[in-house]
This record gives sequence, C-alpha cells and structure tokens, in this order.
Amino acid sequence: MAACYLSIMPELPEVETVCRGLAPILQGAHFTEIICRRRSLRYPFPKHFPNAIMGVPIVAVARRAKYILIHFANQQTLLLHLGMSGRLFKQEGDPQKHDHILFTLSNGHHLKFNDARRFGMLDLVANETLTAHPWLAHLGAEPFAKSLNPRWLYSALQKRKAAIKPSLMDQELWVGVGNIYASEALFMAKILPTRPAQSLSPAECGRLLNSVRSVLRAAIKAGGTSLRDYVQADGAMGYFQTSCKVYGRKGEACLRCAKSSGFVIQSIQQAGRSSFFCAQCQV
DNA sequence: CACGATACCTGTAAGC
DNA sequence: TGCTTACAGGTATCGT
Repeated sequence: MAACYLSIMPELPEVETVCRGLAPILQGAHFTEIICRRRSLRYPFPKHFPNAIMGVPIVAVARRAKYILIHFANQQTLLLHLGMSGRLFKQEGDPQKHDHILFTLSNGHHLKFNDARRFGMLDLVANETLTAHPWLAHLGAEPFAKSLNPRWLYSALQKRKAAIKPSLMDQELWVGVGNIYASEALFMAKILPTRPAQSLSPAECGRLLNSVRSVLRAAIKAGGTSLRDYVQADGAMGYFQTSCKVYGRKGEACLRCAKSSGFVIQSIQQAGRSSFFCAQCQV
C-alpha cells in the first residue's frame, strides 16, 4: 500500500512514545550532570534550571497533551515540549549540531535534547503551581478520557463557526491532535475538513471521536513497536515511522475510492496549515 | 470573543 | 551547479 513515511512526528503519539521510553531510564535515577549548550529555546530557561534538580531523584515521567512532565522528589516538575523538530533521545558522546542539552544520569545513561528549529519549550515548575502553569492551564481534555463521548463533542462544536479541521486541532477543545492526524481522522470518519464544525451531526461526531482515538492509538502502537526495534539497536529514541492515508499524498490515488472513482487526494490551506482529503468519499 | 494571520527558527526540496 | 523560494509535525500573540 502506498503511504507517506515521516521520520519525526511530535504530535501526541510521539510524545507518548518518548515518555514510555524515558520512564524506565529515568525513574529512580537522578541527574549527575546537565550541560546547557544554550540558555534558551523558544523561551529562556528558568534561572534555577538545572541546579534545582541536580542529584534529586526522579519519581515519575508523565505526558499531558504534547508536554513531557518529569517529576522530581523535591516537588518540582521539569516541563518539556518538543515543538516542531525537538527530539529527546538516548545517546552518548560528543554533541552534534543542534544538541542543546546533554543529560547524564546516575545509572550511566545519557540523554540529549536536540532541536534544529528551536521551537521547543522547557520550564521547571513547583508542583503546587503546575496545573496553573500558562502552558497547561487552558488545555482541553485528553482524547482518551472516559468523560468524552459523541454528545460532548457535538455540544462543544455547536458554538464553532470555523471549519472542523482547525477546530479539531484546537488544544483548548481537546489535546494531542496535530496537523497530520487531523487530516487522517477526518478521512477515516469520511468528513470533509472544510465542513463548518457546527454542521456535524451527532452521528458524525461519534464517527469523528472514534476516528481520532483510532488513529492516535494506531500511531502509539506503531511507535511502541519502533521503540523496541529501533531504540535498543542504536539509541535513536524519539524516531519512528508511520504511514498516512491522506497526509502528504497530494495527487496520489485515494486508497478508499480510487479503484471505482479514480479520485486523487487534494491539498488545501486552512488557517495556514495544509489539509489533505478526498473530495469523493469525504462528505 | 472567535478566528485567521503572523512570528519564532533551521533544514530540505523544488524550481529556475 | 548555484541561487531563490516555499514549506515543514506547534503554539503564543497580534489584529480583525
């Protein structure tokens, strides 16, 4: 099956994969050395980073939306975001281009934060103020939260005059759906990305909720597989490949209806981002 | 207020 | 070959 392959993908599935890969390396250990080769990415690092966490045991690694949360025993949390091109992976040795932070752990592991475009974000926050942090305070629900159901999505979309595709990516509605999976989920749900959000029927909201969860789950599963096969071989944690049915396939045959209709995938701009869809089998 | 446009950066690929 | 341009997974901020 024809498909596009993407090597880096900091939407929810990659962040989840990175967190799962980091947890066994970090939990119970502490940092013995942290070298900052620059003092900022998108924003300046806080002054107490890294000193306030040196030697402090790591108690847990978690994900919220596309943020990585590393919890320390002194009630501080390191908040990381990969931006568009950030990667956090296990690697020892001399820094390469765009390796901005080098971590050494008490258990002998080495980690690097590499980010060519420097849209990544880092902050070190006291736990008591964590949920009020400006990066976290306005985030919507996790897509796998039990509280989400078709009726909730239908109700939430009623207020929105914008197209469904940019609405899907609104992190205040729900979190984790980025530009790739917005197109993929709409294709799976057979809904055009240009439809006004408030025009979706309750049944379509049900299909869309299922589709979003389905594409995210599949990507997380692919990431987990890749993590096992790839990371342990060469330490390149944070990379994995996924295949897309519409994203990046402009001009290629629709994988669902081309045999009968000959339709090809189209690409348009919505709110400054590329959307991919089939005008025949998405309605 | 809701929404779109823009800015932040560098790398890559396409076009000439 | 070399130069220019367009575009790239996200999010905060600005303007309409």
